[in-house]
Amino acid sequence: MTAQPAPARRITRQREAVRDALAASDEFVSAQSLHQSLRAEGSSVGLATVYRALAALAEDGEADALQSGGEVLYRACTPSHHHHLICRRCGRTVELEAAAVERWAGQVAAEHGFVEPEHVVDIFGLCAECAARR
Amino acid sequence: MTAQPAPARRITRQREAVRDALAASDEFVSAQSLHQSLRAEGSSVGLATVYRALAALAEDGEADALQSGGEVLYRACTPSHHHHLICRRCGRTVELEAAAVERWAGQVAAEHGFVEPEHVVDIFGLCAECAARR
DNA sequence: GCGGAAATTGACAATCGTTCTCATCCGCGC
DNA sequence: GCGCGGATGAGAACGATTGTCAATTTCCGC
Repeated sequence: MTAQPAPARRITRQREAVRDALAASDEFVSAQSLHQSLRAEGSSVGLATVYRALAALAEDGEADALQSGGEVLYRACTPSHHHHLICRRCGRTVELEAAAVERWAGQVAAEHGFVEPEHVVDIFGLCAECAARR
Repeated sequence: MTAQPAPARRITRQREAVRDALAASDEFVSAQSLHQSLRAEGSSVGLATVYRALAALAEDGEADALQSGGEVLYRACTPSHHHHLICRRCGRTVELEAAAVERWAGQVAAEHGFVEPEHVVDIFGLCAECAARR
């Protein structure tokens, strides 16, 4: 296998705190702001640790990550593959299933001789509320 | 209108150099590497200027930008809306048309009450050559 | 062809998100 | 309870990008 030596992940107070904080928000948040939230509610967690915990969650498929405005945002997510519809104003996010898109991506990749296709599919827009508030 | 005072874009040796250098490459490149290429071939262009030129090109729709590995990559592109199929190994890129995906994105956004939808759709994989070279 | 207002440039400092270092701490299997 | 190796945290280090500002260059009308 190409599997790494399996880092053997441990359960610590800090990691649980990060996981909980992430689960408590239903929108994408940055490592920085998550760190501040934790600090604000008394949890003493180092910034570096928040980064490491988020990276670990993303790697384990427990969180989605996306780059926006020069920083990486995270959000707790369902384990199955999916995409997002995100309000670019308030950050509200809807998870999307899109079998048709999956199929299309795989097919297009194959047509051009590409293998091991992965894809990034996200839709940004203004949610109804934010649009009304104009 | 909410239109800005229109900065009135000018044609300069540096901007042309950046545009040419970008057009000379058929894969995504970073501002940093583009700057080095220009320097290597004798063009004296400041790094900040390369950043500004690339940002201007992207804004004018003459270049596509995508974030990868903490940096922003640029590539000259056709003026019409399109997506990409990118080799994650060598960077070779294929531009894709995908009317069906456009329609899907607009429809899904509408279903959830979102307006002004924009979407990011890119496929990463290993091109035939890179896959064979294993 | 000239003059001048305004955009542009470039060298460098400043930001800012993220990663690294390393000594200390602690989860977990025995 | 003991000990190994992963985890933590404070701060330094890093690297991409942006801001600053005086000097330069473009382009407009005349």
